[in-house]
Amino acid sequence: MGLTKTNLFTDKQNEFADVAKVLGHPARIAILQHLAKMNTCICNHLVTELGLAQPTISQHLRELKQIGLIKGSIEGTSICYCIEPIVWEHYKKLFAEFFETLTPINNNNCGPDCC
Amino acid sequence: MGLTKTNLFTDKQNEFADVAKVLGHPARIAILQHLAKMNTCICNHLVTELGLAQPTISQHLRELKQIGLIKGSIEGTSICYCIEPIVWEHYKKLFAEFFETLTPINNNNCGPDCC
DNA sequence: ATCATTCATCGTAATATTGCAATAAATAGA
DNA sequence: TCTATTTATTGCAATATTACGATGAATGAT
Repeated sequence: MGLTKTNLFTDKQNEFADVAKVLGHPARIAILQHLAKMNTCICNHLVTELGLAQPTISQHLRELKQIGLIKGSIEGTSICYCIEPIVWEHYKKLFAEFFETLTPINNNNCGPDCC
Repeated sequence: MGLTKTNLFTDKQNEFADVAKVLGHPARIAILQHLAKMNTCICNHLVTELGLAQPTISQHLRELKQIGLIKGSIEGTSICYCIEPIVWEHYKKLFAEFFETLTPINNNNCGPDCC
């Protein structure tokens, strides 16, 4: 059906999955890395840098904006995109917690050849 | 086109995105949480627990297996799925590094109303 | 051997994602 | 005003994802 049944899951699970999904494309990772490196950035730079068409980059930027990870402010004819530090920290913690709290105990209580 | 242009990006960017993509579905997050909590788990438990059909769960489990995050061993008629601790640690570091190295400096060098 | 249980796979429908050409909107400069 | 530049939006084609019913494979029990 192509439609995720979000109602079956908790808000936290859905939020985490939404963020992970946005991070689940190499172009968006490359955009974030470029933004962090430059600390000043406009969309057109990304087009020449990444090799994707301008509408495609714009679309990826919109998805990063939707989860609040980046912010754009108008600078003349171009737009300055930056990482939003507070949201960045929030997601950083979210992922750290996720990996921390789920760390497997691995006490091998399920069978001789298991785990 | 629906086809990611992976050739434009580095192996690291693609690997990170692949893992994030697998984590980008609430059902798979719920599965991982359940696996961690139980430390012993079979697929059928997940079906009743999550409310998705058995083939759907099986499909999600396969995706988690594909990135090495979980492992299944046969236990009679059922299968014992567990988190793979080494891979788990690897991805934990991967995400920690990602959020660490990209932490924004935010020196506001792009304009008065920017960032 | 037969049957029940458990999980995987196949096939399929509905929806989402990716990417781009064409176009629109907005601003700066001549 | 007209033009060039930059980014957003629209529309579309190709592919991917999500979900499930039907079926298959494997094991344990009767």
